[in-house]
Order: sequence, then structure tokens, then C-alpha cells
Amino acid sequence: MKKDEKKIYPLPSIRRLPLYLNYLRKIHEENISGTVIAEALDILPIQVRKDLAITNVTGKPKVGFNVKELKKAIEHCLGWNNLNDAFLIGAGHFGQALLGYKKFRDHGLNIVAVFDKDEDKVGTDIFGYKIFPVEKLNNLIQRMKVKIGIITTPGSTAQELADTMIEAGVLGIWNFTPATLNVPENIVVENVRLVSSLSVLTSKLKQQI
Amino acid sequence: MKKDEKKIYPLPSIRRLPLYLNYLRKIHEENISGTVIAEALDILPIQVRKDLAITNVTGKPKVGFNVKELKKAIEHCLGWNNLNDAFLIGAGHFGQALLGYKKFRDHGLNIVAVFDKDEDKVGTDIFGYKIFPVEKLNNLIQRMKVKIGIITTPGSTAQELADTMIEAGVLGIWNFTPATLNVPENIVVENVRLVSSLSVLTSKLKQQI
DNA sequence: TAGATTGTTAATCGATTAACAATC
DNA sequence: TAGATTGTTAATCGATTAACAATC
Repeated sequence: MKKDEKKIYPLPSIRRLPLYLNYLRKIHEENISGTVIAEALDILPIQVRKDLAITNVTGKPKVGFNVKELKKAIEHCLGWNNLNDAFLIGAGHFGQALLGYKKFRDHGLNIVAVFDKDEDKVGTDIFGYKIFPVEKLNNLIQRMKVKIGIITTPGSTAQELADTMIEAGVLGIWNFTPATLNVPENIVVENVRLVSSLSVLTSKLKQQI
Repeated sequence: MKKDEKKIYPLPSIRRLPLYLNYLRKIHEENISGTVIAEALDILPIQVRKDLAITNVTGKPKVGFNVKELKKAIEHCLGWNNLNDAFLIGAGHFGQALLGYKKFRDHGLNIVAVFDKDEDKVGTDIFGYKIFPVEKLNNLIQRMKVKIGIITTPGSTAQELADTMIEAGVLGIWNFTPATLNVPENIVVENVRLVSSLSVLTSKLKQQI
């Protein structure tokens, strides 16, 4: 057990695992072949097999993989088997969009509280989440032992929030701001760079035309 | 000119270009060295130099790059020199978050109209954008010659919308849904896979702990 | 059995990193 | 000039893809 927990998986494979999981959750067959998954998701069959191999689930030639087993294994691999509690900081448009997207619970994430520094927002309710003042962030992270912080504030406050959260015990940060966060090396930061994504789109379009 | 338009840039470099651009826009120096940029963004200096090389801007040893020239070149490279008009489909939480994020204009994107299939939303206003019924999508894309569609609907309607838009002349799709879009090969699709990003975070955290 | 599908081993490809000469 | 910084060429690394034997 310990051993597989420590294994480092290729990140591109990790990124594709939830695609497989989504697909597996939709179908009703008992077994599914990598070939079929590949076709549905527009991925090469060999890549599907390689990706699925990291879950340590083995398929049966001519039959494929057991769907139930595979779903469980992917969830385990991603750390989605028990819900990860998270705090969300920044109740702006973006934060609200995330709060409104209930599906995160299907993806291992459980947002348990929301923070904002805007006095007018504090105390109000968004989608059933009561909004706390950022001043309480440190204290509540410690008390609730929350390990994940989601930053949806403007970039200018991101570093400061990260510092606070890390000091209080947060181990992973999902950063939706354009800021580059400076953190100790044992802290995991995952950046959602919408602008990088947009760059790919527009630069490809430019080439295309 | 033609020649450089057709060149295919490494996608990882393209993803980093806007980070450089953001940084360059913040500073006030006339020249900047790759080394300094690298330090600020926590990237290796050699990678910064390699990335900047794709813009064809050359720096001066000991001096660095001309900031103004570099900004222009990056914008050109990304196709941000003239604003790309885009339609947004799906005025839900996520769509609204994008509409509220005015900064896209600094990143080459100009959302010109918003569509939704919800009759209650049609005709109303969000952040100054009037919402049109999806039925008008085809017609307006043709009339306004819009080339980019942003899909922020639920995944179930994404393919259908993509088909409609492509038929009407859209060339690039920014897909915020989990759906895998099936499109002709000359059409550019860029997927924003929040769940893939979350996967990276949670799986790394699992290893860390 | 025959053949679809898996899992493994090897080859290819592309990105990152290193080394270093050129140069302002 | 001396030395910081660039740009180029080569080495390394990791992911993707190909080939194929194993097997249900």
C-alpha cells in the first residue's frame, strides 16, 4: 500500500483519468474495452491502456476492464475516495461559479466554507454557504484541519492569502488567480490559467487562418 | 510574414507567453533581462530565453530585451494584436463569471454577445450584455462573422451547440464543459478541464501526505 | 480454435535542461 | 576591458506512439 501511494504518476495521465472516470460513470456495461473508451474520448487506444495501467487494474484480453473495479481504482488514484474538505476564498463571480457547480462533490471536493474580505458580503449567503471574514481564515483552518484552499480573489491578494493558509496548515492550493505563488516545496499549488488556455486557442486560430 | 504565421510553436511555450506578458505589463523598465523575468515567475532562465525566442525578438547581451518591443511581439504571437470577437453561450454561473471578468479585453478577447436557451434569461441583462435566444446563434454568427464561440452550458448540450456554430462559420471553440467535442480537423477546440486540474491537485496531495 | 484485446518492451518524438561560444 | 546576458548547439528527460507476444 505505502508503495503505490508514493509512486509518481505522469501528470498528463492524471489529467486524463477523470475523463475516463466520467465516461465510466455514464455507461452501464459490466466490462469495457480500452478500445471503446479510446474511441469515445478521441484518444489513442494505446494511450488509454497506458493511462489505465497506472491504476494497477488489469483487464482481460477480449473482454476489457471491469467497470466497477476501474472506477474505484481511478478514484483511489486521484485521492477522491474520501472527500477532500476545502475552503474557498473570494466570493466574486468566479468563486460563485465554483460554489454553484455542485458536481465537485463527484470529484472528491467538498467546499465547507467561504471567505471574503468585503464587509458587505460577510454574513450573507451564497448557494447556502455563509460567508466568513478572511480574518477567521487562520483560526478555522486550524480548527477544522482543512488541507485545501481555493483562491478566487484578485491576483493582488493571492500571495498573502496563500501565506496565511499555509501557516495555518493548508497543504494544497487551487489557484484561480494569475499570480505566481511562492510556497515552500512541500506545498502543492495547482494553477488554473484561463489566460494560458485562451492563448492556445487564439494562437492556433491565428495559424489556422 | 506569411512564413512566421504558419510556424507551429510549442504549446507549453504558448501557455507561458501570457505570464511573461502580464509581468512585462506590470514593470516600468525600458529593458528587462530574461534572468529577472525567470526569477519573478519561478521559471528557469534558459526556458524563458527559449520561450521568448519564438517571438523572434532578440535581446542585447548584458542589457536584456526591450520591454515595449517584447510586449508587442508576444501579443502578435498570441493573436492578441487585434481583438478577437467572440460569442458566449450559456449564461449560468460560469458564463457570468467570464462576463464579469473584464480583463479578457487585455487578452485579445472581446465578447460581443451572450446566448442562452432559458426563456427567462433571454432579453435580460448581465453586466451590460443582453441575452439572446440560442435560436439566433446561427444567424448572428453569420451576420457578425464571429469566429470564436465560448461554451459555458452543461456538457449535454455542448456538441449540438458546437455543430451549430461551426456550420455558421465559427473556427475556434473555447469549451468549458466536460464534453469531448467532435469537430472537423480545421476547427480549433480548446478545453478548459477544471476537473483535470483538480485531479492533479488531489493526486499530488495524496502522494504528499 | 480464431481473433480481439491486453500488457510489455522498444522506438520515436518533443520539451526541458545543460553547456558554451558570441557579444554588448 | 571584464563580465553579465544572449542565442545556439547538444544532452537529457519524459511522454507518446509503435510493434508484438501473451492470453482469454
